[in-house]
Amino acid sequence: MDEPITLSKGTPGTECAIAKSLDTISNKWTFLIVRDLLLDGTVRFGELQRSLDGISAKTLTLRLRELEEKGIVSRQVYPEIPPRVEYSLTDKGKQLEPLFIELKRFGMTL
Amino acid sequence: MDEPITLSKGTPGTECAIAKSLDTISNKWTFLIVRDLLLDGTVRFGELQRSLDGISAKTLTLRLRELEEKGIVSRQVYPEIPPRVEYSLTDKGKQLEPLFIELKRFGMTL
DNA sequence: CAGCATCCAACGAGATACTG
DNA sequence: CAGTATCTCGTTGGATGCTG
Repeated sequence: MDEPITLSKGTPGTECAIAKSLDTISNKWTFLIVRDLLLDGTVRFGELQRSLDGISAKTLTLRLRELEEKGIVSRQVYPEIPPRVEYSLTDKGKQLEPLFIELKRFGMTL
Repeated sequence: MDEPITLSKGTPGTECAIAKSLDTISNKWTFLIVRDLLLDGTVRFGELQRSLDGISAKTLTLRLRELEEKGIVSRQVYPEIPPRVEYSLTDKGKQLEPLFIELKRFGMTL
């Protein structure tokens, strides 16, 4: 597995790697949620919502649950009044950082 | 511009770089179309459609037109019978390659 | 505060039929 | 061959109101 990573579609097993990435994060809000978590580490629901500017609570909840299921995000509930819930990236989620660097690099060339 | 690229949302002007990338390619088929063009260089409409397996002609046309407008893809029409149209990436489009390498790398960890 | 339930609008995309 | 036109459908997401 030390071979350089190149694009390809022929090799069985690796041919859908890109598709798998896409299934995980190819959603407008999902990208931005992960970016915020990369930048800020641990964030409360409300902070996330304000930071994302425009997202509805429903959508944010849905995307976070999805990311949780996929093991990208972890959810920590504090049984307090008023309730507090904090989100952060799992180790798997943190592996997305290089992808975001590239995403930003390309965006800056536009 | 030699400074290392890091994620950030504070810096005005660069704060939406990721969002701009996403506006450009955050679509299920768009990603896969660009990947095919990266791999195959110059491709005809029909080849692209067969290669993408499942995309309808309508959707393929729409996405290609979109990419053309954004300067990612160039379209070359040969006035022949039967008609031949070839698509390839522009220089700007080719700058997407590192992003796809990362996309694949991450997908392989899943 | 952090949600869930409901309703509704917009968009992406498939199927099908047709054309230069 | 490389589209275009039309219809339909499923999903995404915003708005609003309610709750522990």
